[in-house]
Amino acid sequence: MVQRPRGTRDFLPDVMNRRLAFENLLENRALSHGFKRVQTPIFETLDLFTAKSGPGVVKQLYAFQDKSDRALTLRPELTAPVMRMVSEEMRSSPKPLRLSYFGQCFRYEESKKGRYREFFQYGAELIGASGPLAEAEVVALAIDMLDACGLLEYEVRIGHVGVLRDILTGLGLSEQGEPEAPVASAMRLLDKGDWDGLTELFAANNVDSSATGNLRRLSELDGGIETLESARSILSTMGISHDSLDELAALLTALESLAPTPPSLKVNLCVARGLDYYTGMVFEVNVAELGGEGQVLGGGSYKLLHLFGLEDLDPSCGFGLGFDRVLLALEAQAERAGRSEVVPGETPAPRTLMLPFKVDSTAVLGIVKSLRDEGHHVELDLRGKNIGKSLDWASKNGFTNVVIVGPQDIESGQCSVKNLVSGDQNVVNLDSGSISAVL
RNA sequence: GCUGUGAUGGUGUAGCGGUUAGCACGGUAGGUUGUGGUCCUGCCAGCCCGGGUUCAAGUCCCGGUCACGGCCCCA
Repeated sequence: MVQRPRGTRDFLPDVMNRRLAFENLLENRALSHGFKRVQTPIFETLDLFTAKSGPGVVKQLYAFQDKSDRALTLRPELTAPVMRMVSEEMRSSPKPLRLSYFGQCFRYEESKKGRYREFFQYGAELIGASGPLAEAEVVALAIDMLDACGLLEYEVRIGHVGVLRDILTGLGLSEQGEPEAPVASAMRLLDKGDWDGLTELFAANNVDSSATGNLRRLSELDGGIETLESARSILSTMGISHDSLDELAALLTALESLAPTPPSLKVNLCVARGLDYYTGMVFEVNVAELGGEGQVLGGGSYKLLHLFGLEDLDPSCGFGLGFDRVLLALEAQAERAGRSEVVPGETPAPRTLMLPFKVDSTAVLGIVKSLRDEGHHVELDLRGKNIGKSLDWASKNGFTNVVIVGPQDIESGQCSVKNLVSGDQNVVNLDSGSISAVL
């Protein structure tokens, strides 16, 4: 038996219906915030991603040579391709750009629930504007999307890598180094809360270990915008600038007006996002019930366009939304709540079966076309069974109405329109207008 | 990269060395030549793959594949 490759999925009609509803919902929110959809190729040259993330990423890529020995790869994410597209084709477009995208990405890693080798990302990038207001616009779109799809109990964590970076370089840690800069190592350890690891790192780099106390107090701040006051006093005792905190405060204030209030929003100055190209605000969203793979969205302000000779547009701000994971969370929450509709608006439109019975089907084809043109969802019966079986079949297959046209109907110029949900039946003239009126 | 659990028709399952591999749902054809969701009958369809142990393997052993978990990672 031929099987699907590991980590890939087929989407059957019912699932696809839900995914389309979800995508449309996200698309509508993006448009309402002025973000316009773009699309880039499924594969790109390999160096696009090694330039962004270093040579180490290759082992996680579906990389290959084409027939002319070009080094290519299936895309593992969409931010770099969009940046490439902007540098290649949108240099002279008026800025700022608000772009959104949706598509599959590929990573060669172990597949699990919520983690596939082919997965789908919806994202948005705001290019050519920076600062707290631009960041607030991006975060507001992210929260608006999650709110619109009905997700519950998610936690938004917002931080600013500038704070930690200022502290760590102030302590004398270097931003250069192989295989990983000490500053980056320290941020990763702080993100994980690995204090032993951090103490070791400080010792290895001759950093005064007393700094860990202040870092710990900083990491233990728990709450929203009000925790910034405590953060300020900690930074003051360390002699670190308040600039990053001021930016964060402005962003959070703007966000309160721009976005729906999320179930939980926490300032977390240790969010590092595992990425060294983030330069300012960073944020991520987690859903606890997904367990280990619970991050459903992540983004922030980053510098990437300098890689394409567009340093004047840095930094940009954006986020990626894990389409599959949000859907999993919505499905879990819908099941827990006993709700049949998982994605708002996924319930399909009513469907009608045109059932010619012992008559030549060609007599009703024109009516089928007219009903479709009027916007009804109509299927022509192709089985040719008796009425009992046909109604049974129609009912099992989710039709709401059946138009029955038999020999007597043709003679009298009428037909029966039966509603399968209520059982009501109407005899109307055999024309699309009359039928349409009772559907 | 490390590690744990599992795999029987399309779906959900029973079988725990010898059975024509059972059941339910499903699909399909009828019972019913103009009225469904009930009922009855026939049919369709399965032991993940490859080795091994054994007189005999769905069942035991080894390897692979796939799925689901826990670490690592997550651009």
